[in-house]
Amino acid sequence: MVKDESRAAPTQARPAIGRLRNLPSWLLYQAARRADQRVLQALSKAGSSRYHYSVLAALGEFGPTSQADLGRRCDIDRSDVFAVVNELVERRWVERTQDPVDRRRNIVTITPAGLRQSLQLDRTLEEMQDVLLEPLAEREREQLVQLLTRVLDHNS
Amino acid sequence: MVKDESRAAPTQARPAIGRLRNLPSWLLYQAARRADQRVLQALSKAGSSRYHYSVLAALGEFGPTSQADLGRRCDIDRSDVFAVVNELVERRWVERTQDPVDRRRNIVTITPAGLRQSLQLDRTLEEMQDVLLEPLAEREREQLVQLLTRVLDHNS
DNA sequence: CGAATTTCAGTGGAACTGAAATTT
DNA sequence: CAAATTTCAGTTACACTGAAATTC
Repeated sequence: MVKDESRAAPTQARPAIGRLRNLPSWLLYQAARRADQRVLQALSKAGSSRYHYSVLAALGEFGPTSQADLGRRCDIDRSDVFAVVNELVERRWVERTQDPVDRRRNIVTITPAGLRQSLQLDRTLEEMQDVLLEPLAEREREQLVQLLTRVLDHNS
Repeated sequence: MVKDESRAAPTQARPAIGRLRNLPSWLLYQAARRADQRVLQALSKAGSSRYHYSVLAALGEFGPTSQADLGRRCDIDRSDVFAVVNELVERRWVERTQDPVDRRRNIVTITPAGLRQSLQLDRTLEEMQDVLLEPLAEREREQLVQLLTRVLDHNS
């Protein structure tokens, strides 16, 4: 034998399983896992979660709206929207008021402090993208965004 | 007012929050989420989990090895490897024996039935990639794999 | 009536943590 | 002694489910 590979393969720092590393779904899964670690760390330093970020971003972009609508826009489950709005209210980043014309609904409105937080999270995440995508040239980052967008749209 | 946007923005089928849809980390997260739904559904139809798939693939590629080594190769936590090997033993897809030369270790060996299962999962996932990546041309799929690989390697 | 919305309690799987026991 | 390995009992964030109460 060239090398004793009959038992107990040697330990390796980076796993490199051929079949997996050629599988797009596996690469997506692993890349997203690493990205998530960075995202969640960055957001938690700013005292927020991923849900916080997307709900605040939606409110900033579309203005006051109901919880159900926030759920659809952010693709967050209704009951998670409820919980997240509770947290945002506690932090004074949004206000929740009953809709006078449709009393089933809560209208969620972003506060000035919430807007500041939202912009802060934007900056934090923007910096993070650079770390995440460091090995890619600008042109390649655009390609990646374009490819992911098409995959996402096709599977939504 | 041109349109009444002062309250309760209209419901939309597909969320389209500008800032999020231009954020690579968000696109990764969402694309991976959709891919995961397909992957997990495909695997569960074959009675397996994602962990099953990667552990069996590692054993098929590298031969019998310890649980700790499987964890490193597949990037799975040691305690999850333990649980997954239990499940694979139950299904008779692997065997667990004590290493005679290092009695701390278990040597995990894939069985013929495990090998068959592994190949079956390969085929199932291979078909799934086509559904997942349907809108992309062959050339673009290669680009995506290449870009994701570089991002993954840089963040590992 | 049916449909939409909010609220609440709870489930399930994935990833991880801390620590004990054993062996090298 | 320090380090590696296995085992076990938890925790946490996330996504989701089912159902009640209210209102349209």
